[in-house]
Amino acid sequence: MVKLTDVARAAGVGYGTASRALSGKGPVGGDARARVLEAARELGYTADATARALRERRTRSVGLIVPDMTNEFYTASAEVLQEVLRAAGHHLFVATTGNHPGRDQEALQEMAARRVDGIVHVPSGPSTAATSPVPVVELNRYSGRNVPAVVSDDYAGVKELTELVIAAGYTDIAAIVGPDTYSTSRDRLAGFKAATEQAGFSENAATGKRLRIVFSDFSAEGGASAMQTLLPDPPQALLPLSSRLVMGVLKTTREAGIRVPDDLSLAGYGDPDWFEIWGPGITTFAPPLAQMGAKAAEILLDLINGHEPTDTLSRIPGALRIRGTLGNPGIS
Amino acid sequence: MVKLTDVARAAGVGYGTASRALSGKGPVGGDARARVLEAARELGYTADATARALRERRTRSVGLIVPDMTNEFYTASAEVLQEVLRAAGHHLFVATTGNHPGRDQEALQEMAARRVDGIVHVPSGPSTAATSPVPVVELNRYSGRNVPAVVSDDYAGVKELTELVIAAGYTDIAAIVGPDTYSTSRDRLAGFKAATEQAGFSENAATGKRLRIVFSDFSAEGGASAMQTLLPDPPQALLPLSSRLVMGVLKTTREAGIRVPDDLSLAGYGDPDWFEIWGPGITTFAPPLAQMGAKAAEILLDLINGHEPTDTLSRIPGALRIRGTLGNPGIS
DNA sequence: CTGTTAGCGCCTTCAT
DNA sequence: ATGAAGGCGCTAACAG
Repeated sequence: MVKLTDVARAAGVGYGTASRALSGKGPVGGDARARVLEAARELGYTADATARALRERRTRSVGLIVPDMTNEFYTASAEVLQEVLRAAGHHLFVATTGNHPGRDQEALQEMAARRVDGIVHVPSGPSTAATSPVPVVELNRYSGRNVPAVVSDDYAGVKELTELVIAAGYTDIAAIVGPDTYSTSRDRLAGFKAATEQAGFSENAATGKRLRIVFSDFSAEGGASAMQTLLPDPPQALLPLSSRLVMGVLKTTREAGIRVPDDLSLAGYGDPDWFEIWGPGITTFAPPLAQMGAKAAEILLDLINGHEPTDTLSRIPGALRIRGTLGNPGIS
Repeated sequence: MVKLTDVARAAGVGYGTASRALSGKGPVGGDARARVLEAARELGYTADATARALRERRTRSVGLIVPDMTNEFYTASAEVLQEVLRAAGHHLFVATTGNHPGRDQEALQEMAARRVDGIVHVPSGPSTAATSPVPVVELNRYSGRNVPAVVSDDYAGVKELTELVIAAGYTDIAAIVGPDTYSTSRDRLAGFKAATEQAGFSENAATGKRLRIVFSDFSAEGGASAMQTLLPDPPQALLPLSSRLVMGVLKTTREAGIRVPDDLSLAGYGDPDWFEIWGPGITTFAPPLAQMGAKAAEILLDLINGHEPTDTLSRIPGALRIRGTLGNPGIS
């Protein structure tokens, strides 16, 4: 591997001069500069980032910790996060936790050991209390630690989505939500409850407006079995509040021969691309994943540059996508 | 940041002793070892990976270069790749190229500058000629460089898939394939051609067995407009040879009111989870993405450990998933 | 403007 | 078994 001294020697200049010429910082004679650049190009020199990191005490890299690289819910944010960071000269270290909370801590430490300049963290669970020596911003979920977080405004979004369902005239509505150890589950559930209760729905059907809530884990399997439990007495309209839950529900309705929306109305959460082409199109609340990624990157860059965090929780509004699965209550 | 000298001082031992105690390499008194470990724990010491990398001339990190983090086709491999690598003590540096070939080179250099121990590369295009100073294995696509590559056996898979379509009795078949700058496009197309030609299909319908091929870029938009061009004279059966192309085709059929499989039979490529629940289920060839990721990781680890590459191109067989979109030619 | 030099934190011989 | 010291490649501060 060719190093700085090689370049300096080839250019016939001193060590430091070569360094200054390459970095552009510090004075250097136009003549010497040219010779150094030439020599560097000739020899195919690229500065050793590990040495530079040691010396400069920064790596120009940031850590990204996500539960799972295959979930569009995370990668859609990660993609633009990566773009913004790259534009600022930072590169990405990625670790996945498989939603196994113990591995959050592990990943955090690993990143710290590698001296990343900052970390974007999608927490796997509730507060993994440890404080990090490098700036952290949480994405998608907030753990309760006192760090900036960027999330979708799920409360507002799901509330609005639920209001849409209610406005369509359904009087027997159920939601499937993830474990309440996740902030996302709690926010979405709160939005659902706010809308239904405000419209006079309650868990005991006394008012004639029935509302049900089924808890499940955040997987397709979870959604499928949650739907199973509803099979004996299905609601008119169902809100599986994550795209994986939607997937699971559709597996079950499919097997059970339940037609959506003819037999069961559906409103979902998230907006993976297939929502648009499934059946009549899935009506859903789409969180602003790209914006969230960009915002998280910007906040982290600020933190890295020494700015103090201004607001610790950014809720970014998403958008309703009204398609066909809500159907028309008419006959029912 | 607490460093080794701090630990040594706190433990009342010398610098080197502390290092040996922590690393477990080299002799150290049981007594001293205990004190060092204790002190390290107490102070929350973690070795500086940048310093260690400089000294040891390896980073225990590997680079992953992919076109796009949001495409299941890459992330499904990446996920298990990451697991295998992690188990071997390596962590992942990720760069995306957006399928923009210039950025492959950029990413390769960046990774080399960071002194990763190895690189897994999903090439954006044809041979980006440069030779890398670190071991590289290509994944999903092969660029033509003389480096080991791990790919799905698309030729065999698509051939088999096409034979299935032919066996169903269709006599007017079309395929939509990506740009032939990609090895994947070429392999899939070759499989399609092999099966059709062997069965007596040709591009001029003289034999009564008609075959058509439409080129497109690898996006949903590409698939949609390719389908548009077929609209005036649709085939009986269509094979969009990538999952994004399938997505695009379905957008167009949906808008045009074409029913699948009643009006048009379909056999796809890839197996994102929604293929199973779309309509009657999408019949498809599923490449072994997880195995490919694992295999790539294993080959890279071998390379890193100094083994010479044994075979330079591993084609791993995938599996047919027979579902409902192929329909029944009967009436047509 | 340029060459020389002192570390960044760690691992690893080399004496002791 | 332990302490001391050199050096990985680089940047920045200093002297010329």
